[in-house]
Amino acid sequence: MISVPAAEFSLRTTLASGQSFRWTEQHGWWYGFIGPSALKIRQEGDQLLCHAADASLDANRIARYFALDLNLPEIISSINVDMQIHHAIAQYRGLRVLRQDGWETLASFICASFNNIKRIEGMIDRLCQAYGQPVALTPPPFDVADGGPARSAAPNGRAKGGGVNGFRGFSFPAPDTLAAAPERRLRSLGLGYRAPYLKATARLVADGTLRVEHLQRVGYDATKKALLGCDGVGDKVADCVALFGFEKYEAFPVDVWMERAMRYYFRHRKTTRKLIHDYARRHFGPYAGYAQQYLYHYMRNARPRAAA
DNA sequence: CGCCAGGTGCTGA
DNA sequence: TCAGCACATGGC
Repeated sequence: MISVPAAEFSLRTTLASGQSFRWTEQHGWWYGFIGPSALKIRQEGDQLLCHAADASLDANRIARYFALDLNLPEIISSINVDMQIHHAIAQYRGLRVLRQDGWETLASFICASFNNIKRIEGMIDRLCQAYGQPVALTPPPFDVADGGPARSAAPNGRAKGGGVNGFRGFSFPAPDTLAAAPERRLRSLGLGYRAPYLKATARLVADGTLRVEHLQRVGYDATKKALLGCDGVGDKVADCVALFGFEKYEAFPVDVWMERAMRYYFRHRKTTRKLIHDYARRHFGPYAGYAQQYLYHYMRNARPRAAA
């Protein structure tokens, strides 16, 4: 069991805020992956308690994934510049922007376009089952110990859909695997017209045309430009990938929820997504991406009916 | 059933 | 550069 200090942090809010698609909550534990490593984790006060199925997952990597090294109060005070964002922050304090795997984020948000979160999660789950690698979940503490309710053993070995408490341990598919997948098969997993986009982008990554590691080390403009060269990646998806996968905190993805949130600033002026994007980056500054994530979660949850 | 979803690519002005 | 349109699919 690994214990990680986590002040100014809400695990539940962070994992339920729509920036990641592979975490599931069962009986008080969150099951998911950090990079290639499966784990279950829960929060008690200012501590994260974690069981890893993989010895390479240590406290440092966990803290890094959840961005616990960043000074959240400082970030928040920098974006807390108007009443709407103020309400969002007040309600969801502790929300942090994850540092997810770049390739997984890119592939996931190609699937996310013009789609809803429930279906995105299903699509990615099926993608992992079909093309990922099974990950052992059986090191002692993972599925049994303290407080984790051990589920009755699967009836006959690897029952379909088996796993721990409904969590299926399959790694995210590698770029070359998806590049080699038949488009028909990807469509049969429910990807729809995104299937050829995903395949083409996987090819770019697999053959080295898009060097994902490199994007970690260059700035926002260069990252976004490179991402826009991928099939199925436009302004919004590129901003999501830059923000969630490559630590570009000035990125400000604009989707339908952000259009709704930004009516607050534009009143009845006519706007476009590009106008909203440029305005928001100036308005919120270098951590505009954090503001976006607070507003996104706020609009989707705190207001059953946003005024038109 | 009809509307909506973390939009993108293509086309024609 | 920008508006208008097709695109797959399932949740609600």
